[in-house]
Amino acid sequence: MTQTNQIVRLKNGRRTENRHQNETLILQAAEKVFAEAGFGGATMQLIADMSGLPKANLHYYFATKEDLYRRVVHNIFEIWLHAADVFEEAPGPVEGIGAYIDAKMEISRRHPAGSKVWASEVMHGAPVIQDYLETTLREWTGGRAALIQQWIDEGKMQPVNPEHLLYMLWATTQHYADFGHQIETLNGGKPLNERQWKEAKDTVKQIILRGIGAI
Amino acid sequence: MTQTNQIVRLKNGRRTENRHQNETLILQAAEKVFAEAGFGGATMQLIADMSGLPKANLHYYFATKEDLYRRVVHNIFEIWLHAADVFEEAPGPVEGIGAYIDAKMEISRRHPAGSKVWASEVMHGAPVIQDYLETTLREWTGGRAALIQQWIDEGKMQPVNPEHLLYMLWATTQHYADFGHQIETLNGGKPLNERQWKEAKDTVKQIILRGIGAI
DNA sequence: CCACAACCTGACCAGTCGGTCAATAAGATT
DNA sequence: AATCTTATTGACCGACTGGTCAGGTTGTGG
Repeated sequence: MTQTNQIVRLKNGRRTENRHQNETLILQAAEKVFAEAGFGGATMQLIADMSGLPKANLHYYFATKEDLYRRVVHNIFEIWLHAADVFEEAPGPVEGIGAYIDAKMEISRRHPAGSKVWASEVMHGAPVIQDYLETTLREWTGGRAALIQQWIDEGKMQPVNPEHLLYMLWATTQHYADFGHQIETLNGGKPLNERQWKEAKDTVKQIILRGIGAI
Repeated sequence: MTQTNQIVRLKNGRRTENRHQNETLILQAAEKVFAEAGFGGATMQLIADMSGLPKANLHYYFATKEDLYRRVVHNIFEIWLHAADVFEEAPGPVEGIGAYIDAKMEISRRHPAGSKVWASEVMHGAPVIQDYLETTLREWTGGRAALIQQWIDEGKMQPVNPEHLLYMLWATTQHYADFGHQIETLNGGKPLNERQWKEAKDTVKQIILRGIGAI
């Protein structure tokens, strides 16, 4: 697969490079627009303007608005999944959950638009990613819940419902992306600075890790 | 004011009663549609159909779509504010924060559409409620943060950043409304039952109250 | 250098949107 | 009963939407 791609890229380099570049450009613009306006409020013209390409060109790369949206949501989902690998390797909740909180907070900081698109999609009943929820996410959740239960059984933390703990982790970390505007307003209209982000991370980790009796 | 309203209602009872009834009907339908489709995705026709009134009638009671939306958001905001009165009267964090979590979880359960509309509004940069955020919510947050700081000073809980604690409370409780669909899917496609809601509440309260060293 | 395929885009279209309005009905006031 | 205000609604409109397409451009392989 990688080899095939490389061969193709060698054979007609300009073409594939340009295609990849344009797709990325469109996807980045789309993510922003979908996050700011929602699927219904977003327009192809707006995405076109933001990416600096004519609207018809968007339809050359992505057949429909929904196709484009689907790709945006899919990309986010991938980022989220891989960001949680820290969980498996950890010897216990302090390292595992601690690192997971750090990772998710970092995503909220660096990728707020993606988080908003995901939130919006789920809030509207997950019309295009329902299958992901029922397969990949369900498996992922089950696996992590089992690991948490194992930590409980090993006496590494107090007994708590693993699912609801996971929901707390998602809710708390994603809140800094999804409700970033509200937090910014309450912070005097200014985005959290380096020190405040660290304090946010530390507060969340402290409360949760102490809350589950891991520290 | 109340007297005036009563006099008016006495004078032309049918009129005001019918007006009030229709407005409520429209607002309820609008809340649902805005929650399910977002502001951009919602249509006046959809709201009209759901409320059983012709579209032109909606525009008789609410001049524009934005006016209607503004009223919906405003109503939600009022509910949220009053739901937090328990905070003030409490002698300490266990009662205050515990009751606040209970109240907010109950709102998430009984009023999920409202929570979603609020979330959507904030995620899109709060175009119509920015003034609320800057005035009422900022004051509210400042007051509660001061109260939490007082509890810390009195040794009733461990020192934590009060603002970030409040964000955690909002995030965690509202998650059960805003991401209700995701939770439902992970719960085998079924809404949380009575027992599961109680477990959710208890888990959240336990982790947070132990996390801040109040129990 | 030629032929072919991939790429680009201005102009266009049918459908839908929020909103208007004139005509009519119904309740309140005298 | 007459008059006036408020409420109701089908029909309509300009603006804008997602999407199409013909015709031109550009890169690529032979």
